[in-house]
Parts: sequence; C-alpha cells; structure tokens
Amino acid sequence: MRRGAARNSAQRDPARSREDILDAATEEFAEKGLSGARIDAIALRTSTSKRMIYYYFGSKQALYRSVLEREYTRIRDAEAAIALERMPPKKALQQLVRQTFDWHVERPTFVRLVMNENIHHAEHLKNVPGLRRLNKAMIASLADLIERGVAGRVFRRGIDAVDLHTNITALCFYTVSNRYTFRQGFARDMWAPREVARRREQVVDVILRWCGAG
Amino acid sequence: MRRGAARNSAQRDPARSREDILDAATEEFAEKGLSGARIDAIALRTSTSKRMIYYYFGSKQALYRSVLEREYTRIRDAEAAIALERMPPKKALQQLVRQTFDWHVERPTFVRLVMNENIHHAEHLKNVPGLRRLNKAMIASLADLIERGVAGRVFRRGIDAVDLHTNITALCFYTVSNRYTFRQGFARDMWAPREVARRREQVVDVILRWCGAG
Amino acid sequence: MRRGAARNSAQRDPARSREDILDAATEEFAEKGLSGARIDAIALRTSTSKRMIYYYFGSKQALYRSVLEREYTRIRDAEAAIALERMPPKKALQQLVRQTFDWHVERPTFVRLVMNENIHHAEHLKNVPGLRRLNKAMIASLADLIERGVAGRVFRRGIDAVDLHTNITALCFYTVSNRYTFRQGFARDMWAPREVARRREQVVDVILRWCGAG
Amino acid sequence: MRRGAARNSAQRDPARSREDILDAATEEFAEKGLSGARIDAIALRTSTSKRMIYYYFGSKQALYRSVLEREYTRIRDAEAAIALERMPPKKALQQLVRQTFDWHVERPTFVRLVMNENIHHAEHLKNVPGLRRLNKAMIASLADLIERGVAGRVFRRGIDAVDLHTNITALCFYTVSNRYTFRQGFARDMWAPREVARRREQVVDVILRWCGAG
DNA sequence: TATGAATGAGCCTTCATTCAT
DNA sequence: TATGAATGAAGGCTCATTCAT
Repeated sequence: MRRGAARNSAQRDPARSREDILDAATEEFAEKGLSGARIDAIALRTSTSKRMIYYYFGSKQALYRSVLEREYTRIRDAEAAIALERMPPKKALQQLVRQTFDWHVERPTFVRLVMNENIHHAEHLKNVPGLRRLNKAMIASLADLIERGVAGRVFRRGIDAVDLHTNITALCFYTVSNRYTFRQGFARDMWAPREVARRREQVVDVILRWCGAG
Repeated sequence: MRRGAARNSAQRDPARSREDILDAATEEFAEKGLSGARIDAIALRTSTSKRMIYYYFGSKQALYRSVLEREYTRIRDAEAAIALERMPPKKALQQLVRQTFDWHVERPTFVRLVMNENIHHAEHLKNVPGLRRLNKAMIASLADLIERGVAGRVFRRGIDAVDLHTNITALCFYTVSNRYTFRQGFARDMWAPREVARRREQVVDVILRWCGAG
Repeated sequence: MRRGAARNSAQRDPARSREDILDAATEEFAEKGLSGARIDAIALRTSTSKRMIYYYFGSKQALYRSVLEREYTRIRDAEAAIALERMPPKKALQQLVRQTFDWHVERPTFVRLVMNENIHHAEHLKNVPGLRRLNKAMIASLADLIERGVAGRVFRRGIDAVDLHTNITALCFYTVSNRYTFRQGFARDMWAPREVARRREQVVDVILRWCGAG
Repeated sequence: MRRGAARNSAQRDPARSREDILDAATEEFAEKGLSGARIDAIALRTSTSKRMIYYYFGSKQALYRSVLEREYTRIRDAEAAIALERMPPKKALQQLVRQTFDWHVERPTFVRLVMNENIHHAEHLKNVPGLRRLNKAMIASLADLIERGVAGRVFRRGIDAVDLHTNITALCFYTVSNRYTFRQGFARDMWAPREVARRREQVVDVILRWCGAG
C-alpha cells in the first residue's frame, strides 16, 4: 500500500481530478438543477472528496459555471464536424436537420442544463466565452446553404438564417425537453425509439416544406 | 370596523387565503423551481403567514402540486374558448396557431412551471386529474379541423392531429422557454414586441406550409 | 337533521363531552407520554373538536392532570371492592395478591401513566387529592391482615404493611411495565395468557413464602 | 497554542466528540424521554455544537438508538464482573441480589431509559446486537447457581432461572423506577440512604426465602 | 356551547462552506 | 495535493394555543 502500489484512479492527477468532478457535477446539475443539486451528492459520484471540489472550483456556483462552460465548448467540436459545403442544398439541409435532431436526442443532459439556465434567466451563460462567435460561424454557414438553395431554385426566397436555426432547434429541443410532460398529457411516448425515428423525419419534413423544398 | 369596513385582505376568508397563497406560490415556484423556491419567500408575498401555508397545504411538495393542478386546470377554460368549428379550415388553423402562440407568450409563468416539471420527470403531474381527458378533446377538435381541411383540399392528406399539436406547441413553447439562452447566444431578442409579432406570423407560416396550405 | 333529530353523540351534553375527551386523552397520554401526546391526536379520537379541549381543560398539562386524577380516583372503587376481613389470613393474602396482579394486568393504560409520571418525577401527582388517605386506609387493612396472620401463627413476625404492599406491587407492576424490553431481551413473552397465569401464581408463591406462609 | 497546550475539550478528537455527545444525550433522553428531549438541550450540555450531533448520528432517533446501544453494552462488563462460581450457593445468591440491587440504584439513568423504551414498546431495542446472547450467558450462570444450591440442599427444587432473574430484577427495578409516585402516595421515601439499605436486605430476604434458603 | 381559522415560537434537519493538519 | 472534522445560517415543518364568530 505504500510505494509502487496502484493509486486510486483520480488521485495525484489534478487535470483528471478536475474532469472527474466536472463529470459528476454535470450529471447532478442536469438532473436536479442548480438549487436542487447537492455538493455532497456530487462528491459521492466522484472518486475524490467534497473538499477537493472547493479546492478546484471555489463554490457551487463557480462549479456550475464551469460545467456550463465545458458543456457549451463541447458543441464547437460537434458542430464543426458537420461539413455541408459540398452537398447539394436540399440534401445538405436534410442532413443538417437530422444531425441537429440526433445531437439533441443524444444529449439530454445538455438539454436539461439549457432548460435550467433558462430558469435562471441565462445569467451564468454570460461568462461563457466564444459563444456568440461560435454561433455567428454557424449562422454564416447556414446562410451560405440557404443562398445556394435559393440560387439552385430548391429553396424559396426570404428565409432568414437565424429563423431557420430557431425553427430547427425548437422542434428538436422540444422533443427532448418536454417529453415527460408530453407523456403525462398524451398516451404517446415521444422517447420510444420508433417514435424518435418517426419524429426525426417529421422535423425534416416540416423544415423542408417551410423552405419550399418539400 | 364593524360592517362594510374593508377587511384585511385575506383574513377570515379561507377560500381567499388559499388563492392568495397559491398566487404567491405560483410566482415563486415558476421563478425559482421546486427546490429553489423558499416557503418563507412565498409567505412574504402573501398577506397571510408561513404557518397558514402548512395549515392549508401541509407541505412544500403538496403546495407545488396544488399550484400545478390549478395552473393546468386553468388551461381548460382558455382552450375551450377557441371555437374553430365555424371558420373555414385554413383560417381556423391560422387562428388556432395565433391563439396558441399568444397563449404561451402571455403565460411565461406557466411555461416555466412546465419546464420545471420536466426537470422533475413530470412526476407531480401524475396527480393532476382530467389532464388526458382535456387533451383528448382538444386533439379531437384538431382532427376535425384537419379532416375538414383535407375534404376541402386545403390541407394535404396524412397529417396526424397529435403531430400537428406537437409541432405548433414546440414552436410556441420554445419561443418563450428558451428566450434567455437565445438572447445570450445570438444578438437577437426573441422577446422584443416586434420580434414576437414577427415570430408569431412565422410560426403560422411554418405550420400552414407543413399542412400544404402555405 | 333540524329539530328533534338525534344529535351527534357527545354534543350538547357537557358532562359527556368532558368524559369523552378524558377517555381519548387517557389513551393518548398512556401511549405516547406527556410530551409525545398530541392535542390534535386527542381531538381526533374525540367526537368533539380540538377547541373544546381548551374550553374544558385550558391546557395540555391541565388535561394531563385531569386524566391522572380521574385514573387514580378510579382505584378507590376497585380497591374498596376487596373485602378481606372475613377470610382466613392466608387465603385472604392469596386473594389479595391475585386481585392486585389481575388489577395491573387489566390496566396497562394505568401502568403506563404511572411510568410516565415517574419520568416526570411525579410532579403532577401532587395535585391529586385523597391519594394518601386512600393509601393509608389500604395499608391499615393490610396491617390488620398481617396481625391476624401473626396471631394465627400463619405468618411470621416482623412484616411491615408498607413493605408487603411494595413487594406485591413491584412484582405485579414490573410484569406489565417491562414486558416489552423483557420480550426483547429474552425469548419469553411475559404477556402471553399462559405465562400471565403462571406468573400470577408465582407472585403469590413469592409473597406467601416471604410471609412465612409458603 | 502549538504543542502541549490544552485543547478545547472535544475538538479534533472524533471519538471523544462522539462520546461527549452520547453522554449529554444519555442524560437528556433519560430525563425527558425521546419526544421530550431537545436536540438543542443536548447540544448545550456538549462542548460541540448542534450541527455535530447530526454530523455523527444523523437524526434524533439514531442518536437515541446509539445511546440505548451503548448503555446496554455497558451492562456486559458490569455483569461479567460478578464471579459467583467459587462461593457457596447461598452466599452467592445473597451477593448476586445485593449486586443487582446496587447496580440499579447506581444507575437511575439506565432505569429511566428502560422505562422510556417500554413506553415505546421497546421498538428501538431491536437493533441492539448481542442483547440476547448476553442474557443467555447470565441465565446459564444463574441456572448453574441454582443447581449447586439444590444439590447442596440449600435451595428447594423447581426454581426456574429466568423466573429467579425476573423476580430479582422486578424488586430492584421497581425500587428505582417508581420511587417518585411511591413518595407521593406514601409518606415514605424509598430513595433515602437508610431506606435503600433496608430495602436492599429485604429484597435479599424475599428472594432467599422464595428459594427455600431463608 | 361550539367551531374553523389563525398564529408565534420553536423544533428537527440540511446546506454550502471553512478549519486544522 | 489532499482530507476528515467542524460550523453558522437557514430551511421545512410542528406544536400548543388563541381569535372571531
């Protein structure tokens, strides 16, 4: 146990400790919200101790902000991966909607964090750097796609890129965010695999028709 | 002080005391969520005392459930008010989307409560009676509208009533629920009156085009 | 329901209301002790309301004292019923022990109240009038019995009447008061009918042998 | 303040903090019972804070159980100390009764806790481990004593060990447990040193006579 | 006589946070 | 870098009791 022995996973490796804590905190915050989350609960999910959370992050709020920051930063890579420039516009839009839809379905944790942020008037999001720059790039790429579609007479004129983004996101986000109240209010479970697949194509349909490419 | 004199607002009027508390609780819960809300804060918003909250509702959770129940029950009246049977289908659908949109915009408190319920996996919604029955009626009326539209060749075939409802709601709900993170991520404020009006017509557009009535 | 109709049991009959409340309170106090008892719980066991308890008794403590008083006063009648003067001493003592034993076994509620009073240093018993007088009479009758036994050479000399009473009571009381911890500590249940019967005769045996009449 | 300096009594010494709290809690629970006891009052008797009670024990009930457990465990050592095997039976029995009597008189706190436990139907005693095993050993040792006495024709036949234990305990326990109501009901104070001494020998007498060794 | 509504004080418990090593 | 012990402040909830009719 003294020397040469294998150490506990996250010990004596600061960077790893930090990540370990952030992982645990992300789960807890997404599940319970900012005020519902418990530092003790986060510590339990961790291989380090409660004291370390304060050592690395200083306070609950600071930890929450770090979680948010990391989560938003991760989008960058994901979004960046979508390369639509080379596809024909209609196909590119289909692809984009499907990817956005899948992206949300695969990240309920992120969706929950965003819901929670909205409850807190997004006040913690102010500190996340590069958010607007990232979005601007994404909107520019969308605008480019629209332009190509209009030029090729596949899309109608007058579609705003931010509007397009909003509509796509609204339809995708809602599917994930409101599935619980939906299931309670209707007999249908939006979250069942078959329903998810069906809804995915429907969102594509709604968007394409709106763009005049239905 | 004897007769005709104005009484202390909610005193000695149980029904009013209850409503008074529910009003305050609705605000607090919508603002802070279930765990973020403070019974003391609710009491302060009230003309009665903290003790009375427990006298009438028994516990924080029970109060929360009562808030939810009342809020969902209120929809009934609102929805019931929409009479679409006599209008021509396309106009009826436009009208419906606009009313749904306005309804959400005018009730950010309700929207927040629903967000919060979803964070809690809608577990408190189970106890709300009449929810499904209400929705069924609404869906039936929607199905009727679709049928009339298809018969009159204004809508395309194959539109499911629940899907239609979902898409309308998604677009309306998101506008209210995610306005804070949206404003933070983009330079645009969805909540500005002009933007709301613009978005309102856009949602009508998205839905009508999807129904083949664009 | 208006006139001539049968009223709710304890209503409009003060004496009966009082007794009704005392009955309920006796149960509750015996079961939970003075601080464990709840006024609300007592009100629930009653056919009257919580307010009436205060109307009749003024406070929780006062109610407790009233319970104690009534309970102790009831002994009077019971003890008085035992007429030992005419029996031969040994038989009279046997009879007395058996009656005392039965009396305790049949009144676990009283036993519990006495335990509780001892926890409170019997401070509420001060107000019960006639207690000592009653006991004096009982001791006198016991002394008489002993004297007759000694005169008839059935009992040995030197037995003090209060001591005799103490020993009898100790053996009877303990059987009722400590049955729960006893059952937990040993495999035996002192409270089972057969055990009670066996123990009854054993107490008789212990006492008679001590008096030299074994 | 650095080395050798006297520390704040229970600080930074978990074991001692725990014991400190248990001591205070034992007093408070014995005095007021489970529901009468106040966590604040316990904290005041302590050199630590109220918060520490929850840090170490989690809840009032858990603390109560710990008190009970420790108190019952302490009997072990006390009982174990009595070595009767080498004495002649009669003397051993005398010795045993006297020790049991003294043991109770010296531990009114324990007696009160047992009374309280009986009011709670001994439900918290279930969790105390080793209770039955301990009692079994004690009963076995008693049975051995009886056997030796019978063999030596000092005790009569047919005495059950558990019964013997019960009778001894009843007479000892009652002397401590019911002294308050006794003093209130009679002019005599069982708790006065002279009375205690007198009663001690009387209990010996009662038991020895019952065993046929009077 | 009777009652539902109302309440101040206090109780048990929890939480984020810091101390001492 | 790491940790178990410690804590002030506050949170949810309960209790005996009184008010107004």
